Amino acid sequence: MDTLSGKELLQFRTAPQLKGFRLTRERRVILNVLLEAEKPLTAEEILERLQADIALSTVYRTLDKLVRRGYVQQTLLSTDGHAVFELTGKAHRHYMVCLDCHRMFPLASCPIKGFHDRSAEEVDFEVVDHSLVLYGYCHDCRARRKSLGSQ
Amino acid sequence: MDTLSGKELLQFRTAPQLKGFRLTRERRVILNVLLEAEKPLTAEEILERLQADIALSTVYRTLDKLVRRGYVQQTLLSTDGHAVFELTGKAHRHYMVCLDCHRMFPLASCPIKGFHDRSAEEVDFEVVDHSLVLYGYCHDCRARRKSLGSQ
DNA sequence: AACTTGTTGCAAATCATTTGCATGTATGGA
DNA sequence: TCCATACATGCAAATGATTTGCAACAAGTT
Repeated sequence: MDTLSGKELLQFRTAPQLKGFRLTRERRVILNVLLEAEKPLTAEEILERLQADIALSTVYRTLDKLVRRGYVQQTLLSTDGHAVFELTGKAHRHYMVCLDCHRMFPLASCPIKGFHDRSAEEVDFEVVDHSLVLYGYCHDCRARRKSLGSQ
Repeated sequence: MDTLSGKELLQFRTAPQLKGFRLTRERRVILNVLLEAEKPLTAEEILERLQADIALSTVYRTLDKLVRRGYVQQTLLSTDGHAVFELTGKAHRHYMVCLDCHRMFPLASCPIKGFHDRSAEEVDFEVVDHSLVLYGYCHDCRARRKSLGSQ
């Protein structure tokens, strides 16, 4: 169940963003899944990967807290309305999502990195995270559309 | 009800993205609301602004078609899970959303403008739109947090 | 004017996410 | 180490935006 190494546990305990965040068994397992994830996961997918018997509502509540603290990044996909989650700390990625087949293709780099907006300073807004999705058509679907015409 | 000028109607009829898109009375009214909108709207807000009696499901179905054609841009807000829509053609804006109070602050510019990613070329993905939201904490909420501590 | 095919309205269904409440437990202090 | 208490969990029910089935309609075509 709880496969966290001492080092990882320590990381959670000492992360400034997690101050006052109770490290329950459930939360450790969830954090572990996020640590090992190779891509952003939906709450449901996280639940499937847990080897423990945890309520889905607990997964949602935990993710909510982590997102509020900026420890986890949440991305909503307009193609299916699901939210996906990944650790903010991980090298984060953005995706191109095909409007037809809904497949996701990772971007090579983050266009937001190092970006500073005039307005942010003006209104004194502290950005802790961002969500970016590019929408369009993948190679395969464009080929298919070309031969069918659009409906 | 139908306040489209001949010019605007012509625009819809001739837009390449709308080829094969039947211009019904309902769709003209919906497009008109989008044209006149000063900010991204939810489906519900669009319905309220319609002076015609149109089913909410029709609004959704129309928006869906327009999004698929890249004529309308859809943004999902992770703070409340609602989708907002605006014409892709309009000068589009992105927002900073406060994780505490959920207020939206527009960005002065679009960080994606002119951005080209290596991967897009590699996988031959045609980007037609994008969705970007910056999350963080606004001035007011930061001040409030400082005095209360986080829970 | 008739046809064909996509569109609408309505109401019911979906389905991810949220919430109330009674029970359980992590964490700090004695 | 043990307690108290505030915060977490599980369960099941509620929510609420979005989707869908289906029969009646209508846009664009021939």
